[in-house]
Amino acid sequence: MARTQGSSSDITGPRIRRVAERLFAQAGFAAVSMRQIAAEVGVQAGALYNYTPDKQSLLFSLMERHLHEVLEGWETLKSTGTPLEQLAAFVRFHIGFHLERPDAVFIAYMELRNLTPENFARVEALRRRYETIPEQILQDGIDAGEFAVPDPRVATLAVIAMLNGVNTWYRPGGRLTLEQVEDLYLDMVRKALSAG
Amino acid sequence: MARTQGSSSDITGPRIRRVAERLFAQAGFAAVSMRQIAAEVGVQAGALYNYTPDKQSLLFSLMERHLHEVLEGWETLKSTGTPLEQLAAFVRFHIGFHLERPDAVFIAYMELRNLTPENFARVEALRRRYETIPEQILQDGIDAGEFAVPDPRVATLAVIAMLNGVNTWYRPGGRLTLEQVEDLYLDMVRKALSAG
DNA sequence: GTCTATAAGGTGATAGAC
DNA sequence: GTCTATCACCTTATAGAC
Repeated sequence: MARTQGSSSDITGPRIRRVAERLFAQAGFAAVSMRQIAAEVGVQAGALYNYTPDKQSLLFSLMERHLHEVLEGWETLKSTGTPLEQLAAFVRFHIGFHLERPDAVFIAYMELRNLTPENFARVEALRRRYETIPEQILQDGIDAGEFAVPDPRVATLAVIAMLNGVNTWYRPGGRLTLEQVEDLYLDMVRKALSAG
Repeated sequence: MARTQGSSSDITGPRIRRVAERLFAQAGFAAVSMRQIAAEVGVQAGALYNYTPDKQSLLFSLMERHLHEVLEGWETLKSTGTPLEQLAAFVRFHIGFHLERPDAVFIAYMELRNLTPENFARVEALRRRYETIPEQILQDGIDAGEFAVPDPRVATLAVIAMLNGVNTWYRPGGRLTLEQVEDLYLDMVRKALSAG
């Protein structure tokens, strides 16, 4: 019963976020003006400030939401099998989830330096929380004798870096299907972590 | 006999490049003004245009030089042993060279979108030339039966992405020496490419 | 080769009408 | 919630003196 007149805030807010995400990813946070965002949304620049206190907060909220979504995505999907099965689930989840959100992923990596120190710290905390997922799987696998790496922390970072690389080259409709890409990377990750 | 009076162009040019490289890496190309660069170099903004026709050319020349240096660096160092030995040499070269030039590496990755299409194509051509180095080593290793990967191109990209990741976390004086890091990554790369 | 001055235009953010 | 108008300032690049 609340709204008697169709408020466009339901639509303008999300539209601003989508447009900003696309433009920030394409040209970079610093290179995109509030006027540009407003123009693509279809409002005047001043109207944006009904939805964000400033440009910096808009960037931060895009990153924060993305990282929360990644964390929640894994929570709802994570398996409970052996370390090797969990590793497989994680590799497939990470590749698939990140390929579905190339702009958000790009921003979360490239625009860290445009965050205030405060916001940077909060984003980094979320990222580290995500990194503990594969790190724990690795550790469990080592404890179970399924994996053998001399430095689990470095191995975790190496695996994540490798998986993130998919976003730089994969395009749907190309030579490989998503499942084939997942298989290829899972194969390399499994071998890299194996006793060899 | 040419210069009778100490020209400062010998010093201002390189200084501009060094300052621009550092500032572009720290804040991003779009966020750094010519005035900022000039101020840190110790000249007025107008003087920069004696050394670069415009800001875009400055960015491009930084990237181009970096990529040429990487290619030349490998040329002078590459070994002629077995594929496994060549892989080891490449992994150590790549990690060491990139850790010595974090700003240039960062820019070469992050500022591609700020290049004109023409300049982008030239940078991409150089990058692809570099990628053929590990790709050829991989292919030789497969032919020799030392490596086994279903997709050499994807494996090459995966290896490069993994190695590039070092730059995001390694800091000299930390827990691990450069050689230890090289050993850790070489170990994972070798296993990832092995017959498993 | 460097300076000062300037052209021409874009920037984030705000005030107040509607 | 969106608009118009505006503030105070910054931007790249150039012209011409020295």
